[in-house]
Parts: sequence; structure tokens; C-alpha cells
Amino acid sequence: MVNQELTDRREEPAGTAASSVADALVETILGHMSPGASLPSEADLAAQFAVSRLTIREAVKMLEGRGLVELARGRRAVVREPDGAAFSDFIVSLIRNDPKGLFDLIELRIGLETMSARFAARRASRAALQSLEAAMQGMRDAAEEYNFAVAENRDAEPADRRFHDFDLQFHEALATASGNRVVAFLFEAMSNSLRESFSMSRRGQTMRGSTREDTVAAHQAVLDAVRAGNERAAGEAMRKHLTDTERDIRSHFSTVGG
Amino acid sequence: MVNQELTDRREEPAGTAASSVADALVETILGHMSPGASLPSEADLAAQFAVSRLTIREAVKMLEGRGLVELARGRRAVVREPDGAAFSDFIVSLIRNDPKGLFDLIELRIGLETMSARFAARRASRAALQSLEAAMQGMRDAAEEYNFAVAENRDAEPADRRFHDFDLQFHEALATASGNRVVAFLFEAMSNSLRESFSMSRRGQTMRGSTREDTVAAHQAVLDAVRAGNERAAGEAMRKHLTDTERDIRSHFSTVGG
DNA sequence: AGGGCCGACTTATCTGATAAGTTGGGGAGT
DNA sequence: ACTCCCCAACTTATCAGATAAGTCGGCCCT
Repeated sequence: MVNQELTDRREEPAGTAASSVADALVETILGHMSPGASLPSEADLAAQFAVSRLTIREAVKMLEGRGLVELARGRRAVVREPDGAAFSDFIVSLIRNDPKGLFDLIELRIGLETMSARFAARRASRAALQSLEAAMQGMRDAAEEYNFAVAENRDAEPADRRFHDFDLQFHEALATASGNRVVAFLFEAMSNSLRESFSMSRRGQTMRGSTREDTVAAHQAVLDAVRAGNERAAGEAMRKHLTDTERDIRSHFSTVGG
Repeated sequence: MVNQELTDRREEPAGTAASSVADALVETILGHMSPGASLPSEADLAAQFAVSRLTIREAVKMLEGRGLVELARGRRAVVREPDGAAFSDFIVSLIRNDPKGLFDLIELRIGLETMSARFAARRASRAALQSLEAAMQGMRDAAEEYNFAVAENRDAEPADRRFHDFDLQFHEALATASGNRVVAFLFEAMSNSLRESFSMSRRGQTMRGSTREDTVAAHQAVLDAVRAGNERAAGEAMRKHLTDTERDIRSHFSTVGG
């Protein structure tokens, strides 16, 4: 069996009572509780652990900080689906304290998505391929709509936004298609952090050097290789696409000024 | 500038007082405090935010859960260097709830370390190369010591342990040598989770199919390629090494019945 | 100068109390 | 019989005040 002694790392003797309780709760949550389930009430837990309600409260607050439960007045603590937030503190502090951190992140993203593409080529399911198709079609439609809007001198921004949404959707679908949930998780966490740090996908950096048609073509190349089951080609196509994007971002930054 | 509006995601209106305080503290910590610095005392914070000490306490406990500060009786809260613990909850729950998760993780690790090798080949510093050298030498010595111990019928386990420690040290040095801190961070986080989940590196799975000499040779190949600055070769050498390791682990699991 | 003790500061936890949400069920009305 | 509203029980959020216990710098004694 795989599920055996996966007990935690930090604080074995667990200096404080609150920490002990928190550890015990983590243990039961990770051990045998599903997202959506509720913890016992604070009063019950207090009785159970033979500590005051205050101590329980602090323990539960630690879990909330850790992203394991959701708290709301009047309701019991609810076990939460883990998400990328765990990591974003690290990423935010990295970016803040050093501009170079952003490029570390982009570099990682390139590597991660190259992996996604390779894995997807190896084992994408039919359903996953359809998601990728759908995103591609969305991008093509949005690009066309954008061109119409420009030609007719209408506001092209909504079409642009839709284009970038489908762009992101393609990358997400690919991460899912990779069949590796840790990769998908990391990708999501990173792209959230990046997107919320700056409004990257909105700034039309795709336009700087690459047209929408270029982007569509690049994605199509990835999708073709994935469908053909050609790992290496899929990886290389994705790497090339992202390296171009990175170049665009770099030039954007050097233009605007860091 | 890069350091601008990187404000957080979760809870904008921040339902509870404790959460508001926590958010504000996160903001100042991530904004302009360095690891090792202390927060004001609970009493001061209580006055400053015009809430009771309890509320401050809960906020600080959330930060502790989030891994941003360290708490100890008698001392003020100290800002912590962020580490990999942030996402180990996710990883642990992944492994627990599904044996396949472990292989997702290993697969990610392979990709990540392949990246490390490539990046290191591109830009390893002289100091980084020396760390790699040192780890290699440690492995060679430990392997030799191990052979002596076996030949003389002494207990070989300490030498074995040392060998695996240097093995890990090599991989860590490579992650550092990659010059990409996010990659290094992720690697650390993952290898901690893996190691503490099972005592992987201890179970002598290197012996199952690969001898210590094989391992040394594999590492040497990586190091040579890194020193030569050959990205592709470094990446491939690492991928090959880890793929072999993965095979060993898989066979170990199928033998034991995981 | 050095070592140990002490007091100021600070956190950890308890008790008891109040305000303010959530929720399920009972009763009124149709 | 069905719906809707409202209340009572439960539960969390926060406050106040108090005690135990740990840390740390400085003073005193040698």
C-alpha cells in the first residue's frame, strides 16, 4: 500500500497545544476526509482534545492559513479542495524582491509546459483532444472577429480579450491533457500568480512581434504533434512558441522600462 | 518597476477582523520585511489595529499556518524564509488519495531535474561546479567505503547512508546551479515530501538494478555535460539517470506490492 | 572580566461572556 | 397538502481579564 506513514514534517514534539491539535486535525483531514466535509464544532473539538475552545480556534485558524479549511461565522469549518494559493506567497515574494524572479518564473513555465506537451502527446485522451480543439476553434473565431472589428473600425478589445481567454484555455487544456495532476496543479498556480501579478494576458504582448495568426499557427503545431503522438515534436513546438512569447515579454519590459 | 500592485487574491472584503489583520500583515511582510525580522508584539498590534489581542493572535496563527512567520513563546513572531512546506499538503493528499499520484510526482521530478541540468549547463558558476564536484567526490568515497565494509564483513549501512546523502546533495547542488530559484524551490519541496513520505532514499532502491558505480557514472555524465556547457547532453544524461531510477522504484513497488 | 540571577517583556492558554451569523423545523396561512 | 416565514438552537467571531511560562538584557557579586 502507498497510504501508510505519511506523517508530517514540521514540529514533531509540537511545542504548543494549538500546534498539536492542528497537526492532529491535519492528519485526520488528509487521512480520511473529503473536500466539503465539516469538522466537528469547536466545542466538541475542545472536549475531545481536552483543551479550551480558544486553543481549538487557533489550531483551526492555522489550518485556514494553510488553505486546508474554510471558515465562516455560524458554520462549521469545511474541508477545502487544495489549490495553488499555497505557493503564491513564495512566488509573490520572489517577484517583489527581485525583478529577475519574474524571468525565473517564466523560464519554469516554459519547462513545465514543454513537459505538458510531451506528456499530452504520450497519452492524451480523446476527450482531452476535443478540449484542445475547442480552444483552437475559439481562438480562430476570435481572431477573425478581431480582424472584422478592426476592418470596420469597431472596438476590437472584446475580441482581443476573448482571443486571450481561449489562448489561456488552450494551455490549461494541455496541462490537463498531460494526465499529470501535479503538473496541472503547478501550471494553474503559476499562471494565476502571474496573471494576478500583472495583467499579462491582457496587455496584448502577443501583438508585439507575433500576430494572432502566428499564435494560432504555433498552437496548431503543438496540437498536431500531440495528436500524432510525437512527444519530441510536441515539446519542441511548445518550447518554440513560449520562447517567442518570452522574447516578446522581455522586449515589452525593456521598452516600458523594467 | 516590477514591485507594484501585487495584492492578494483571497478575501478582498475579508469577512472577519482576523482575516483583515492577517491580510494587512501579509502585505507588510511580503512588501517590506526580510526573513529574520520581528513583528511588533501582540499588544502593540492590537492597539495599532484597534482589535483585541485575541484577534491579533488568530491573524498571526494564520500566518504561521501559511508558513510566513515562526512563533515561539516569549519571543515575537519572526518572519520566515519561505520553504517548500507550502505545498506539501497538496502533495501529501495527492499521494494518499491515489497511488498513481506518486508516479505523477516522480514524473514531474524527472522533468524538473532535466530542466535543472539544462539550465546549469547554460550558466553554472565556478562555485556551483565545485559544489557538484564535492558531492561527486563524497559519493565516490562513500561507495569505496561501502565496498570495504562489505569485503570485511562489517556493517555497510552507515556508508550506504552517506552515499545516499551525497547523492541527494548532488541533486540539490544541481538545482542551485540551475540559477533558477523557483526550480530550486520546487525541487526542494518535492524531494522533502517524497523523502518524508517514504524513506525512499534509504531503501537501497539504487541497488535494485543499478549499482553504486552505475549511479556514480550517471552523475559523472551529467556533470561532464554541465561543465562542457552542453545543455542538451546534460538534460539527456539527467533524464536517462532518472528514468532508470524510476524504473527501479516501479519494480520495487510491484515487488513489494504497492 | 565573567557568570549567574532577576525583572521586564512577551507569548500560550484558560475562563466567562456577548454579538452575530446559519439552519432546520414548526406553525400560520392558502 | 403545500408553501412561506419566523424562531430557537447551534455555532462562530470577538471581547475582557487573568495566570503560567519562556526569553533576554542588564545588574550585581565575585
